Amino acid sequence: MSTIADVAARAGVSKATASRALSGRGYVSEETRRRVADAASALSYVAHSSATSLATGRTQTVGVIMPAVDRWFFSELLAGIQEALFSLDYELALYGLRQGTATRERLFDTVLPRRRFDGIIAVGLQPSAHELERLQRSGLPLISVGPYSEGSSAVSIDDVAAARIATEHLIDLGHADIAFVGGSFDASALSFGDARRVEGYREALRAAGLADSARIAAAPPTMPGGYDAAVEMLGDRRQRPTAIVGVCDETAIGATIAARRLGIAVPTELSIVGIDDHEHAPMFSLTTIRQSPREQGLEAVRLLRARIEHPDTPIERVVAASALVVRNSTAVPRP
Amino acid sequence: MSTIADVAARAGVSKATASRALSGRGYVSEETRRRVADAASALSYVAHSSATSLATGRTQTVGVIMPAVDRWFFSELLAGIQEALFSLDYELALYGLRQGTATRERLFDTVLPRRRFDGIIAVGLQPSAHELERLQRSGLPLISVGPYSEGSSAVSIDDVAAARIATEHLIDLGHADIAFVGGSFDASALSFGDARRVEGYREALRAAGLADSARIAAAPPTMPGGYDAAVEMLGDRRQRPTAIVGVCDETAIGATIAARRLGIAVPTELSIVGIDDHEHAPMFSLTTIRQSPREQGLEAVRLLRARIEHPDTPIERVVAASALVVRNSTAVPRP
DNA sequence: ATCGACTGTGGAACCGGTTCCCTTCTGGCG
DNA sequence: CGCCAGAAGGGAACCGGTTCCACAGTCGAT
Repeated sequence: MSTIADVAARAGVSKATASRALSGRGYVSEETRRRVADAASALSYVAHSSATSLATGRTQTVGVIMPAVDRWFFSELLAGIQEALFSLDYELALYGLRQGTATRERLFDTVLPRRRFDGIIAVGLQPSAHELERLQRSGLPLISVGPYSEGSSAVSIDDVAAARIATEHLIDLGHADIAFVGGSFDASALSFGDARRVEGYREALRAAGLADSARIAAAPPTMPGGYDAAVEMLGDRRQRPTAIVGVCDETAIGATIAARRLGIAVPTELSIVGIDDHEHAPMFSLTTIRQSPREQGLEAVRLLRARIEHPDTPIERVVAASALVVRNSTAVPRP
Repeated sequence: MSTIADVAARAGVSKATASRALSGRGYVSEETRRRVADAASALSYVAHSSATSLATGRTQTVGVIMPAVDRWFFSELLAGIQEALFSLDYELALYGLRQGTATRERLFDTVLPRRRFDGIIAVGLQPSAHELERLQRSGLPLISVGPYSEGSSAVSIDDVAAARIATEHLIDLGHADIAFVGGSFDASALSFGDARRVEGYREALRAAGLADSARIAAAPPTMPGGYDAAVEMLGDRRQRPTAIVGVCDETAIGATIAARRLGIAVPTELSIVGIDDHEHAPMFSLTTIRQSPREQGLEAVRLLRARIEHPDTPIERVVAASALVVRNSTAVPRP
């Protein structure tokens, strides 16, 4: 592996000049620049990243912290972030944050201060006071993705609005008995965003004077979760709602499958609406609220980059658009 | 941010001693070690990673190359890799390899030679000659995950065997008209592993003297892909097979949903078997061949670590076990 | 002709660690 | 008592880049 000294020697110049020629900073004659470039490619020289980082103080690396990587929203988001970073020639250092304080602690106390990154994208993070202090102290530009953010730029959808719009769509169709699937017995177990979706559902009902009819079934935000909860809820024909709002599409799809199993026709006997516009939503003709995690990933990188290059960029909160996509899982209720 | 010089000064020793005290290498008295440790924690000193890398030549980072991050197999695998690396205190640098030679080229020509990692885990990669040469030249320990590997340690399942076992299960039940969903018109478009699954299917039929009844429907390895292909295949009642092997569970689940839509009872009228044991398989009572991508991730890290620490560790190919999991989507065919 | 501004280049310091090598000191053994 | 091994620690080189500063040469303006 060749070093810049080798390149300089081969081109007959000093290290300083070679460095300037390759980086394009400072005065170098065209002739010299060419010679250095030739030497570099002849030796297939590539700068050693640690040396560059040490000298410049920039790592060209972004740390990405995620609670999980194997759920649709997160993996889509990650794909977007990855793509954007790669095209800007930034490296992506990934940290999963499976529950458990031990990993969290190590991450915040020893990994972050190693000065390995130029910035951080934190997804769905609700940092403790201690963690927040650590983040501040590191002085790194931070972008939050998801509803929680404190003193940092952020990108998210408006979860309250998404759920409200979904619920209003059903109300507009004439439904009065609308259940929500994907709440939780234990509110603290709910992710921040999911909790806000419950709120949006309640808001819509309240505005329509239907507050008393609110029904929330606990379920994890997964397809099996939605399936199980729906089977239970739809089992009793007397108690059956005419419409269901799923906390996310996966839940809504689970409910759709449950309905089919139970012989309940969607949308004639039961309307179902989800939130996310998951890649499987079209297959189930699911009416839903579209959000694009991939786009949010691109946006997060855009914000981060601005703050890395101009640290005094003002804090900004980007609320991604969410639109109602009407497919064929919702209809006027049967009289 | 404090440096080791600060720590040394505070402890009243030289940089050299401070370094030895913190790393535990070389002779340092217990008394001195304590003083240095105290100074370090008082200053909340954490070593600068670029400086350490430059000095030691080790980056404590592993590069992970994946064709996609938003498919079940890959994201599960990634989760496993991430977990294992974090617990060994390695960083994980992620590279997506969305099709397109431009990104590939840049990855192999300029990112790899930057000497940013101590090792590489390449998933589902079928490197070109040029790329292979680049990989060799980098001299980095390499672990392949997936069926392709050349001169590197690897972990994978035996895709041929998995498909063979799945098909044999149907044959044993008495099926003679078994279709395969998830092949491709264009064999080169198929991933290496998927191509081998087609092979396993053919092998089983051949062994049972059913080679002539082979039927392969092209479909992308996704739930909608399986759904569409199955709708087409099952539409014509005359041509309907009695059993289906899906190239993966997602495909098989898509087929299951299609069958339900068409009013075909599973398993009484149609048996379906998948490969993977996807997290949704239990929900559909899908009989399948289990493989655990997460485990494969852990295993890959184990292999890589061995090669990083002992570069002369012999090359090893680990074939992860795959077991038939019988649920309720397969049965004896109706007479 | 003189001055200043600008171009082009090299030497050396620097980033923050690790490690080689040398010196000093201590204690055990012949 | 002398010698030697091993413990303890410091100085300096080194990893591979970038950048500050000094210096020389060119050129246009005064």
